[in-house]
Amino acid sequence: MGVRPRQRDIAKLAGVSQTTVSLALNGKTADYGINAETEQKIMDAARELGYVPNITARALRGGRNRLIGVHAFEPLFPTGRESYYGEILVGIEQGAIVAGQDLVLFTSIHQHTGQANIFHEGRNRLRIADGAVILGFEQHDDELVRLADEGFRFVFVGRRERAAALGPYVSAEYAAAVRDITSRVHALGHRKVAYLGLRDRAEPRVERLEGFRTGSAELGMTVVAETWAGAGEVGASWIRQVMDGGATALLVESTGMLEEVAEGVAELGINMPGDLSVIGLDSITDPSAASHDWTHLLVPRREMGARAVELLLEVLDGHQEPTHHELLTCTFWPGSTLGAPAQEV
Amino acid sequence: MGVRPRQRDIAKLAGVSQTTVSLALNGKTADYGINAETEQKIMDAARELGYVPNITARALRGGRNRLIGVHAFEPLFPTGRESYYGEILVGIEQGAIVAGQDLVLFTSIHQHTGQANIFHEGRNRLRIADGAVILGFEQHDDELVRLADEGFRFVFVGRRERAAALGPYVSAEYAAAVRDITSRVHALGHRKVAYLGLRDRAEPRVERLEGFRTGSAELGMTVVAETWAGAGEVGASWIRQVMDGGATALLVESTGMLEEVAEGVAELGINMPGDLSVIGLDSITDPSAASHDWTHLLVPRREMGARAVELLLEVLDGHQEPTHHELLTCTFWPGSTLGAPAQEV
DNA sequence: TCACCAAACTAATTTGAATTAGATCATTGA
DNA sequence: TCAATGATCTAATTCAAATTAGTTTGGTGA
Repeated sequence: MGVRPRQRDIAKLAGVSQTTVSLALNGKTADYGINAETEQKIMDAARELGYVPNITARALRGGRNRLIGVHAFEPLFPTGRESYYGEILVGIEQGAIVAGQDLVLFTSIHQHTGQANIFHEGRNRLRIADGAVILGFEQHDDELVRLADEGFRFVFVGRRERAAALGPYVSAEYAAAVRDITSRVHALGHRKVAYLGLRDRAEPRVERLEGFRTGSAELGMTVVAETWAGAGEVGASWIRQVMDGGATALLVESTGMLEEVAEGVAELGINMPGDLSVIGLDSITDPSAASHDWTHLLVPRREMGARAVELLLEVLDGHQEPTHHELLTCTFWPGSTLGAPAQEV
Repeated sequence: MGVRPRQRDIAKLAGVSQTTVSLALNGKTADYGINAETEQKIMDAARELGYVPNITARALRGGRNRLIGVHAFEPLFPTGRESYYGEILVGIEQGAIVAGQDLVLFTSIHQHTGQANIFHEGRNRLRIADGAVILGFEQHDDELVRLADEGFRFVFVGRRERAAALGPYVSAEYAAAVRDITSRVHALGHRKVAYLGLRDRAEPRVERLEGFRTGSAELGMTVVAETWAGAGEVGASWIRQVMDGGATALLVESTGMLEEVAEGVAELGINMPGDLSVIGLDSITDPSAASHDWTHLLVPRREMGARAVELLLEVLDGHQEPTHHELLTCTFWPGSTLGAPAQEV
């Protein structure tokens, strides 16, 4: 009592060798012609002793740890109100659960810079995992190149241009989705639109803008304004301005900004969507906290995380090219802030 | 290139034995009289090859990996709106960063039951980590006993009664904090109070209730109602009822319920805190999303997580008794929903 | 009666790092 | 001059399981 039983303990109890125990426990009796009676003795002994394989020994022999690294070059759980990675992490966890893998969160933060370097103090911390899912916008291409050179496999969540050759990535069809939205807006009769983006231009935002520009150009819609703002910078006056410019629809990149727009709209006494249609271009994490049933895009972050885990395992098993990448489809949420413009312009 | 270097590769490059490499890498050169020059050669070779220890081999041998396990017997990132573990995980991550440890999130879920068993399919996956922080309310005492028997160390976040002998726990002083609140309520002149709890009675809730009962009994306050409800079950009629019963103050266990109360209060046109004081007994994760500046308790979840990591390391170093436990103090947030009752009863 | 074959098993090795028990060599004291 | 000592390093073993390369035994065919 107190000491875990080993295969050798089972072997002793069943009167066979450790080899036979291993074969029986792994269902290879047929391949090696182990007697059914012997097998039964072994199984009984294993049950009696409460045998549990030592995953560590198994992993040592097999070369895999069943550990998937998750790295973001920054803290995964920010101290701020909402975690950017939240939904993606949920997906990664679900993917790991399904695949029977555990997750390693690398916390090794460079105290001075506040950034996490993979190669810290000459050591590659990530290598304790079989492979890794890399999140975030930070590029650190040099480190990733070095990792890939060493034979370490990883996949990205989010589009990668420069690092695309190093490993697969999973992203979302932002451009196509935003283009689809512009055509919906056009179909309802809107001809003049405005676009409100975040000044901080990370990858997915560039793609959204591309979709917007392509769509509005193709459909011959007038772009009244393309504004880049930070939090708290957009108010009633800006809305007044774009509406004076004739805009009847407004595309808003971030969910936080949607609520700022809502305040401005309320202040101006504007009817939504009668006077102005407003469409969000990102997911709304907590719809119950939203002021409106916004018409918006649903970015499949959870699916992206789960798919990234699957992809990583495929790469590790040699079933997938490291240059492969996938774009998941965004869903359109009709909501109630998009409608036909009050009067045709 | 492409293959992960082993100690033996370093040994070959430096012209020494694998033993010497192991000694040098583990800083035991002084104990075994390894030449400083030889040590330097080994360190250089290790850096050149990009050596990273194989944690599996190390774990098999019984060494430490600077890995802390996190396990909850259920998904850590729930699919629901708010993560119960969120703040605790933030604390654990911070604690790990400070201590230079990485985290392994053990995801092992039993597909059929939806619950995580440590000994799922015979694998004790936790063993890759040096020890673990166990979260959640699920008890699974049998598995924990078995783990402890095997010499695996862990600490709990949240009070444990039955499993208290297995490892230390970190919890919060819920009872004392709620008792303190009842005395504040009493001091303001309230004599009749009501308590609104979640029907789902997990550990911390029991303690809150205990604090409430002790406090109100000592102070001679009348308990108008002690109601256990689920989400969406409390409305204006219930509030009307307790106020008709003379209650001038209402203690509410969960933050979600606070907002339900807010709606009922608005519906009835009740003045808060003039007609009714309302006090929350849990943290409010996102104050900007709250309808009021609620008077409430701040549960130090982040500190609990960080302290749990510290405690685990102390236990692993043999500097702490496995039977030790700690209760962290909750903070009182004055807010603006607690005041003197309108008229003395 | 003996070579041959399959059935039923086992000894030995492997995995990577840590540790125990030596080994080698030069130097020192008597 | 020879044992004793210390400095430096290594061979061998250990951890638990999986796998490779056999070994033993009994039976069959010629």
